[in-house]
Amino acid sequence: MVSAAEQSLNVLCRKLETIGALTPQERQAIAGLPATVRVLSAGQDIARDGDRSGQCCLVLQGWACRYKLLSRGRRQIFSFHIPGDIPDLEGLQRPVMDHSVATLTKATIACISHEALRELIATHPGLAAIFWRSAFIDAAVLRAWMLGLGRRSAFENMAHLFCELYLKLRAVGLAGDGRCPMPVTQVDLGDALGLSNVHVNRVLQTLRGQKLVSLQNSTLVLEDWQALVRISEFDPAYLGLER
Amino acid sequence: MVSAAEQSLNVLCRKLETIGALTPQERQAIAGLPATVRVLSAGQDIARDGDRSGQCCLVLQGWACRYKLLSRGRRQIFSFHIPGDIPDLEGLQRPVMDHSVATLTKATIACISHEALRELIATHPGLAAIFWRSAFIDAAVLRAWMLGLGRRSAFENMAHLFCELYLKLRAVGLAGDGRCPMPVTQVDLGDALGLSNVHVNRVLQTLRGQKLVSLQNSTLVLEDWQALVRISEFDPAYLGLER
DNA sequence: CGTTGTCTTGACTGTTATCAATTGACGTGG
DNA sequence: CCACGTCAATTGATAACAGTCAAGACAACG
Repeated sequence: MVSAAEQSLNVLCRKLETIGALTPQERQAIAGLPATVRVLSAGQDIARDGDRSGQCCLVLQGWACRYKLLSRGRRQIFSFHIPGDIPDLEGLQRPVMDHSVATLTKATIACISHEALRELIATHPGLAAIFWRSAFIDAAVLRAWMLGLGRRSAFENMAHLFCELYLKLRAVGLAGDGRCPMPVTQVDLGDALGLSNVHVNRVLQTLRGQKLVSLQNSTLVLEDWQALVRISEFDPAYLGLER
Repeated sequence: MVSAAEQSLNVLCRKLETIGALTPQERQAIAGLPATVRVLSAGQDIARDGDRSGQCCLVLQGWACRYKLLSRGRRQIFSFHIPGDIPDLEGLQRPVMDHSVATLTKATIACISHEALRELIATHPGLAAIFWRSAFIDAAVLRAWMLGLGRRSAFENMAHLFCELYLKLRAVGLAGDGRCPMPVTQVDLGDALGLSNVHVNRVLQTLRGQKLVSLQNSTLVLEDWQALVRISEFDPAYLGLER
C-alpha cells in the first residue's frame, strides 16, 4: 500500500519542521521516499552493534532507543526516539554500527535505503542542511545527558529528562497540557540515567511526594513545570526547537 | 604571515586524513583557508555558552575542551580536543553555543569564518562527506563517554579514556611507543569522568600500583595495553580511524 | 623566597548499588 | 472462571563506591 507508506512519512516532515521550514517540493520528495514498513513488538532489536545494514530506520509509531551493552548485563541507553526520529541516520556515513537500536514499545518502523536518502539529500540542499542540524541537535542532547550522568544527582537528572522528553513530544504534537506518554519501564529509565531500577523507583516516589511529577500507566504528568525547571537547571535552548 | 598560517593548517589535513583520503585539490583548498591565529594561555575560554560567534576554531597546538557549568561550581567536560580538531564545527549549523570551549593548556588556535568553511564544503563534496563523518565520530566518542559515566566504574572508565586518547593522539602523529602527552590536571580529568579530584588521585594511584599506566609530568605511559583494553572493555571501532 | 596552583592524604559522610523478597497487574490456557 | 506464569513495581536491609572537608606536601614560577 503505497499511500499508507506515503501517509506515514508525514511524521518525518512534522519532525523536520521542528528544525526548519520545508518547501512543498521537499515535502513531496520525502513523501515519495521508498520505504518498507515493519511492525515490531517491544524490546526487539532493529539494528545491532556491529551490523552493517544499508538502510536507515524511521520511527513511525511507538518509541525506540539506542543503547550499548557491557559485561555483567550493564546497559546504557544513549537516546530515546519518538515518531519522526531516525535513530541511525549516521549509518549514512558510518555503515558499521557501534551500538544497537531497539524498540521500547510495540512500534512501527519505516526502513529507507541509504541510497534513497543520499539521493534525497544530494538533490535537496535545504534538506541536507536540516539533516545536518538534526544530527547536531542529537549531539547536543547527548551532551545534556552526559552532564546529567556526570554531574547531576539522580533526582535532578530525572527531572531534567522529563522536561526534555515533554518538550520533544510536544514539538511533534504528541503531548500537551502538562502531560505526555512515557511508555518506558523503570529499568529503561535507569539504563538511560545510569541508575539501578531500585533507585529509579525511589526517586520517582520522591518526585511524586514533592508534587513535581507523577508517572502512572505510562503517562507522565508534570505537576509543577517551574519547579522542575529550577531543580534540574533545565534550559531548552539545546533542543533547537523552532518557535 | 600567510605562509605560517598555511603551514599550520596542515594539522587539519593530517586530522582529516585519519578519517578519509584527501585529493591534492582538497588539500590545497584547505591550505588556502583564511585563518586568524591566536595564542592563548591555559584555562582561557575560546567560546562561551550562549555566544554567537560567526567562526570556528581549529586547534593548532595544545589541548582544548568543551564543557558546561552547573550550579555550585560543578563542571562537566564533554570532550578533549587535540591539534587538528575543530571543537565547535557545529557552530556552522547552530550559531548559538549551548556550551563553552576552553583551552586546557597554552594553545594556538586558528579562527576560520563560517563563511569560508561553508564555501569550502559547498565546493568540495568530498570534504563535506569527511566533515559529516567527523561530526558523527565526535558523536560516537560522546556515546563512549556516556557509557563510561553511566555504567563503568571510575577505574574502568579512566582506563578507557586513556586508551581512547592514546589512539587519537597516535593517529595524528603525537604519540607512539606506549606513551603520549596528557597535559591535563587531575581536576580536568575528574570533570571529564564525573569524579572528584580526590577520587581521581586515588584511582590514578591504583592504576599505577597495578602497573597499568603511570601519569607523571604530563606524560602518560601505558604499561600494559592488553590489560587496559580488557579491563575497560575498550573497542577502538568507534573512533573510526583509517589504517 | 614567597605565592600559587596542584597533588596527596586521612577521616568521615552520603548517595546509590546490590541482594532478596513481596506485591500487583496482566494475559493465557485449562 | 480460576490457576498459573510472567513481568513490572515496590520494599527493606546492607554494602560499596565515591564525595566532601580539611590539612599538609610539593613544585613551578615570578
